[in-house]
Amino acid sequence: MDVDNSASDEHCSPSHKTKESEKHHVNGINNGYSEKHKSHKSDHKDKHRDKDRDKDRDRSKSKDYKSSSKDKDKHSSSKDKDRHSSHKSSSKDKERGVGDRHKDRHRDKDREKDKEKDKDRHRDDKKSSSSSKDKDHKNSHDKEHKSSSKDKEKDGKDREKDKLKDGKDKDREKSRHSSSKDKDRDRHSSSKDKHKDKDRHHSSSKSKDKDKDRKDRDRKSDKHNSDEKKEKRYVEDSSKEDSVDEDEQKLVIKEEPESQIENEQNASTASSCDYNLSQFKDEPKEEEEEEQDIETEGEGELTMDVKKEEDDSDEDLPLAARVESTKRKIESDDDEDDVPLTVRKKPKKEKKEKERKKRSVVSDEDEEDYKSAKKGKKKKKGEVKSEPNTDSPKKRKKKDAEEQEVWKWWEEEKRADGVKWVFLEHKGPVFAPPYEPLPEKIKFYYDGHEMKLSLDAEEVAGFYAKMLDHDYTTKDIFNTNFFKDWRKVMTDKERAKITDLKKCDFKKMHAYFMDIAEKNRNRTKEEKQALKEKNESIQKEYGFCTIDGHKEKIGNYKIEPPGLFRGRGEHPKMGMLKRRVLPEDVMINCSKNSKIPVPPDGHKWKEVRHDNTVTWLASWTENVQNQVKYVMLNPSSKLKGEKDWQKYETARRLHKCIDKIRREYKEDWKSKEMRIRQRAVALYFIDKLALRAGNEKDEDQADTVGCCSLRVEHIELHERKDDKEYVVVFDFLGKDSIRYYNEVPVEKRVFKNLQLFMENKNPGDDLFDRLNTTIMNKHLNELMEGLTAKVFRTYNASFTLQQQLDKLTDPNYSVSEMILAYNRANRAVAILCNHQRSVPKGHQKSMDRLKEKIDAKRESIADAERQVKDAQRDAKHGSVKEKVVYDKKKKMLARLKEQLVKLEVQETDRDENKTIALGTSKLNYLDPRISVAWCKKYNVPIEKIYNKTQRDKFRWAIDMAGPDYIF
DNA sequence: ACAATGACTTGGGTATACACAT
DNA sequence: ATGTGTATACCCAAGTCATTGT
Repeated sequence: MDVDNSASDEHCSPSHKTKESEKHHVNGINNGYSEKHKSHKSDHKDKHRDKDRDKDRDRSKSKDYKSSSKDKDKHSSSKDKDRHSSHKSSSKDKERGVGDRHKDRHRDKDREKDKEKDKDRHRDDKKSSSSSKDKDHKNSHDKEHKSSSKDKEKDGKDREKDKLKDGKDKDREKSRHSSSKDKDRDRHSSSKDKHKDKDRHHSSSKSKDKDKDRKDRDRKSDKHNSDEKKEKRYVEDSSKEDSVDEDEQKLVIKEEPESQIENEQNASTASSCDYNLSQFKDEPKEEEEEEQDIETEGEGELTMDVKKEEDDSDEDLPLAARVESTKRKIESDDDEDDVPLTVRKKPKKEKKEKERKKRSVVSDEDEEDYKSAKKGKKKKKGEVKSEPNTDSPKKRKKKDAEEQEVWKWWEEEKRADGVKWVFLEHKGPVFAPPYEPLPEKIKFYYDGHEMKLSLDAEEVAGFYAKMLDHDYTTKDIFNTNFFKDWRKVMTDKERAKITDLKKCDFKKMHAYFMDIAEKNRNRTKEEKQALKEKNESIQKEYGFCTIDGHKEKIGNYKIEPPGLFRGRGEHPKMGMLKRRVLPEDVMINCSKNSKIPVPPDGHKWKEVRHDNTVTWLASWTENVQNQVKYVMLNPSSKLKGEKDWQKYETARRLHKCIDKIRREYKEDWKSKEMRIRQRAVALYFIDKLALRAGNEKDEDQADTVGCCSLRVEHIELHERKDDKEYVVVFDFLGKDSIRYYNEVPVEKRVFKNLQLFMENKNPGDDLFDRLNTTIMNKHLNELMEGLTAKVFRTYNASFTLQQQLDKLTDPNYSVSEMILAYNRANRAVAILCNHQRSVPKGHQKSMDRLKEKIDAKRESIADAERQVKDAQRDAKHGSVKEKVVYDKKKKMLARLKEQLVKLEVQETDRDENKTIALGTSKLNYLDPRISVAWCKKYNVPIEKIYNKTQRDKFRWAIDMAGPDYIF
C-alpha cells in the first residue's frame, strides 16, 4: 500500500472532491449563494418563531413588557409580529442578567417550559405539524434555487423525495397525536431553539437536573409503546451486548424512577436510538456478509501489519514514506524538534504549580539575565551597524533595518517548560479616542420633534445612525437589542419619552457621519501624510514590546472602541451595546522588573500581573458575550511563530501514523458499542472532509455546528444519487454561519451506520448522541500524543497542497503559469476547508473588462502577425535595416502573445477564485515550508507567493526549508 | 463529572492603501 | 495625474481545546 495513493484516493482527495465541490461552488455559490444560504437559515428560524409567539402570548399575561407591547402596535404586518415575538424572547434572556443566566439557565428554563408546555401543547401540535410541512416545502424550494439549470433533473428527484417525506411527516404526526406524552417530541420537531435548551446536551453529559431526568423518563415511556418489540429483542440480546449497552437496556426496560436516578449517567445517555444496535443485529444477513467481507479484508491488512512492524517498529510506514522520513532527517533537524515539542507538553501539569511558586524567584534572576542580554545584543547590533558596508548608503540603510529586526529564534534551543517569556516590557494598550459630541446643528428627532440627547445617549444613537444603511438595522433582533441597551444609557427623562425605535429619526445624524466619512476619503495628500505619521508614531510607541531581549511587534495594541455588537449569522445578541473599555477594566501582564505601563491620567489598571506562562500583554472582559479579550503579539513574533511551527510538526507526526489511525477507525465502524461506532464515523468525516470538531454551543450564540454537533437535519442519505452509491448530503451552517454543502459518496458501512444513528430520531436530535469533542479528543490523544480534531484539518490541508503542487507543476512553466498552478493547489485546499467569501462586488464588471482586454489583445496580435509577415517579405530581399525591422516586429509579436497568455491566466485565476477565499488556508493551514520549498525548487520568487506580511510571519519557514523539504 | 473559564487559533467582512490603466 | 479596481491591513467575532472550579 502506498501512502500517497491511499491518502489521495480515499481521503479528502481534492482531485475528485475538488471537482465535486467546484461543481457545487460554480452552480451554487455563483447564483447568490450566500443570500440563499442566509434565507435558508432564516426560514429555519421562522419555523420556530410561531411557537415563540405562542409562548410569549402566555407570558405577557403575567408580565408587562412595556416597550414590546407598544412595539406590537406599530408592527402592522403579520410577518413583523412573528419577528417581534422572537426578539422578545431574547430580550427576556437579557433581563435576567448575564451572570444569572449562566447558572440558572437550564433549571429555570426547564421549569418555565414545563409549565408552559401544558398550556401550549395543543397549539404547538398544530403549529408544529404545519411548520414541519412548511419546512419540507421550503427545503425543496431552497434546493430549487440552489441548484443551477444543470441540476434540473436532480431537482425533480428531490421534489419527489420531498413529497415522500411529506407523507412520512404526516404519519409521524398521527402517531404523535395518538401518544399521550408527546412534549419532547414536539419540542424536537417544532422548535429547534427549545430543543437546544437541554436536549442538545449530549447524552453523555450527565446532568443532575431533576427536570431533565423526568423528561428523559417521559421520553422513554413514549418510546416504550411504539418500540416495545425492539426492547424485547433487547432483553434477548442483552447477554451478548457489552456492559454499557446492557446497562442501557435495563434502563429502558425498567421504569422505576429510583433506579433511573441511581443510574443517572445511563439515564441521560439512553436516548432515542438506544435500541438501534440490537435492532441492527436483527438484520444479520447483509451484515454478516459484510462482516465477512471486511474480515477477509482485515486479514489482508493484518498480514501487512506484520510486515510493517517487522521493518519499522514504532511507525508503520510504507517504503515510500520511510524514504521521505529519512530525507527529512537528513535535510533538517525536524525530527529532533519533535522531541522538545513533546517533552514540553508532558511536564505541564506537574510543573505548573511549581512554576507558580518558583516563578517569582527564578524569573527575577532570569529577567536580570535577559536584561543584560538585551544590552549585550544591543551593543552587538551597534557593532554590526558600524561595520563598514560596501553597499551603497541607501541599500545599507535598508539592509540594516531588516537585519536588525531578524531574530532567528528558530535556531535557538526551545524551552521545554510552559514558560513563554522571561522578560516582557511594553507600554500598555491604546484606548479608543473619547466621544466627540455632535455639532449643535446636527439633530435627532423623535416622533417628528427635535430632541437634544444627553451625551451618552447621543453616542449610542450615533452607533446606530452610522449603521443605518447596513443590513443589520433591518433585523428585528438587532433593533430590539439595540433599543434595549440604548434605553439603559438614557437619562430617566429620555427613557420616559423615547419608547419606540420606529419613531426615532437618525437621518440627520446618519447624513452627518456619511459626510465625515466622505471628507475623510477626500483628504488631501498632506493630510493623509500627517495622519500616517501620527499613526506611525503611536505605533512606534505602543506597537512594540520588548520580550527576552528582542523588540517585537504587537498584534492589536489598540483596544476595541465601543459600538454595537455585530454577531454573525442569526446571532441572538446582535445590536447589543459594546461598552467603552476603561483602564479600570484592563489587566496588564509584564515582567516584575520591567517599566510597568502607566495608565492614562486619572485612571488605574484593574490589575498588573506577572504571569510568564501566558503570552498576552493586556486583557479585558468584553461585556456582550462576557469573554476575555487579549492584546497579543503579531504573527511575526517568536511566540506565535514557534507555536505555528509546532502545529505543523504535530501534523507531520500525524502523517506518520495516519494509516494506522484510518485502519483503526474503519475497524471501529463494526464495533459493538454505539459510542465507538459514532466516534469512528465522526472521525472519518473529520479526516475525509476536514470538518471542524464541533463543540457544544450555548443558545445565546448563533446556531452553527461542526462534526460532533451535527444534527439529523444536517445530513441526508441517498442510496443512489447521480450515478453514485451511498451518498451523504451535508448541508449545515458551520463557523461564522458559513454554509457547508457537500455531496459525498461514502463506504457502505458508513452509510449503514448513519442510518442506524438516525433511526428514530427527530431532525433536531444529535446525529452523534454518544459523542462530543471532549470524548473525541481524548480518544485522539490516546492514538497520538498531541493529536486533536483540528490537527486533521491542518494535516489534510498541507498534505493536499503538497500533492497538488506535485501534480500541477510543470518545470517548464513560466512564472505566471507557476503562480496559477500554486493558486490552484491553494484553491483545492480552500475548497476542502470550505473557506468561502462573498463574490466581490463588481466582479462581473471586472471580468467583462478583462475579456474586452483580451479581445483587444487578440486583435493586436492578429495585426502584429500581419505586420510580421509583411516585414518578413520585405526582409527577404531587403537590406539589413529591413531585417532589423522584421526582428523587432517578431519580438513585439512574442511580447504580445506573452501578454495575452498572462491575461488569460489572470482571467481563469480570478474567475475560479471569486467565491473561494485563499487567505485563510494560506495563513493557517498550509505548512509554509511546502510553499517555500516549491518556490526554491522551481525558482519562483517567494514574493509572488507571500506578500510582505506573510513573509514576516513565515520567516522561519523561508529560512529553514530547502527545495527538498517534504511535509 | 461537568460546566465555566481562559488562552489561543481561525475566519470573513470592510476600510484603506496601493497598483495599474487611462 | 487621475480614477478605478484589487490586494492588504485591520477588525473583531467565532471557533478549538485545555484547565479550573465547584
